[in-house]
Amino acid sequence: MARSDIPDIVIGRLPIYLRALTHLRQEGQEITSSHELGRQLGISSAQIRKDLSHFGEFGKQGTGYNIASLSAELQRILHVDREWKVALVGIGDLGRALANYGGFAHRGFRITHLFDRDPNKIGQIIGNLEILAVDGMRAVLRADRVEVAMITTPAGAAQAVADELVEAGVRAILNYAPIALSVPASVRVQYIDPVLHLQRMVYYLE
Amino acid sequence: MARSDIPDIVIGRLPIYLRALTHLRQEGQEITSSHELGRQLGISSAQIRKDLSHFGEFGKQGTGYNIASLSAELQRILHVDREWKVALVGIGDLGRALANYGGFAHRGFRITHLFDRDPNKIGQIIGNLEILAVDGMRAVLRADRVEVAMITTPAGAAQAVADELVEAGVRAILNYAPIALSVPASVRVQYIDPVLHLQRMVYYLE
DNA sequence: TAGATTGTTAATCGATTAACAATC
DNA sequence: TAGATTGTTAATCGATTAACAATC
Repeated sequence: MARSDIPDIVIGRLPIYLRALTHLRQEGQEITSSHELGRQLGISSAQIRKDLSHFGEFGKQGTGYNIASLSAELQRILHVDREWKVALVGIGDLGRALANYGGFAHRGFRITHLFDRDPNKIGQIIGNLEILAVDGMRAVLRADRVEVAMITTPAGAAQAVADELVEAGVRAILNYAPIALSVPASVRVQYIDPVLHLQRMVYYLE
Repeated sequence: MARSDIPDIVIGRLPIYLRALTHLRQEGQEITSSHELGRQLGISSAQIRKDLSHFGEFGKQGTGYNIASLSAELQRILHVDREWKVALVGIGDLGRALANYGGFAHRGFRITHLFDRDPNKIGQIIGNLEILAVDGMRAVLRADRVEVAMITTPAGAAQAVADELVEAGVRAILNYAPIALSVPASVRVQYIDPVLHLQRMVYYLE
């Protein structure tokens, strides 16, 4: 099946499967089944098998899936069998937390560039990275072929930053600013806004 | 239509509508239409009208929607026309960032409790809140009737924290630890894992 | 072999969209 | 009135699930 024919919603679940497989592996398990995975994730086993079937046959009847090899397949499919450079724009509290976050390693990403526009922050070091001026961002990201970025600026600055990122050749943006971005169709955007998640839950309370 | 009959996916979009309305309002606009909202959000106008129709009739033919009153309706529907107390467990970099984040105010939430298990952190003040020992968490949250919590501990501690929160009467958990939690069906859980979002995007790159 | 689980088909279920009467 | 937009219906589209032959 052609890559573009596969539903977005299926792609959205693959990283969840990959994460669950990684945990099982860390616990020393070598084999799993669609039923076990489904039970852990609250997803039907049929759905897991169907999702995987878009990409090939990875299991063995009567046995299930080899965790190591299914993980490798999913990493390859998702393009996280490499390390993507990631730019982080807006080094406030959240930006600092992400810059120090250990969870990117071994999952396909490494933060390689930090940008801010505050002259007091420019030149500071976080981890082993220097905070750079957002003014020169476009040239730097182009030169270093950075295609993935995260925006952790205030809402008011986010659209301008996104425009710059697009100009710099960035094609995937994870936006923490609580605002919908307008970008060309060729650029992917995902959003993280904790308040949206909280609001979705308290609807069901009371 | 009964509250429980409304699809989760519809509930999931209401906070997005509310956020967009808030922005329009901040720009001084008083009226909008399903077409304008849809254009901004990349959602069809029919879907917006259908979603809203689950809850009542909020628009005026030929005119559209009054932004202030539709916002008020959505706040009421989502139960964010009040201020929910929120406990934050795990005061690392991310916990600190969330504790200092200004984005909760006026959107239905206020962080009222901070917990950590590190004796060096307990007693520290962030903003106007003291970091409390996670040992006493259950009693404190019960006494203060806290029903919403965010987990920002390492993955290894998250399930135990979730169990404690459930015991304390918490019914909505936003989990930043990269692990699927197991909780009773009556407790809502949402997840934030930036790596999942990044993985969903780079699938489409190359 | 007996038991278990896959991959796939067909049926079911649910969500989205197009279209339009109603009406401001 | 003429133009615009809602709320709703029916049709379309797409996703999930149940079931099972294949087979390890």
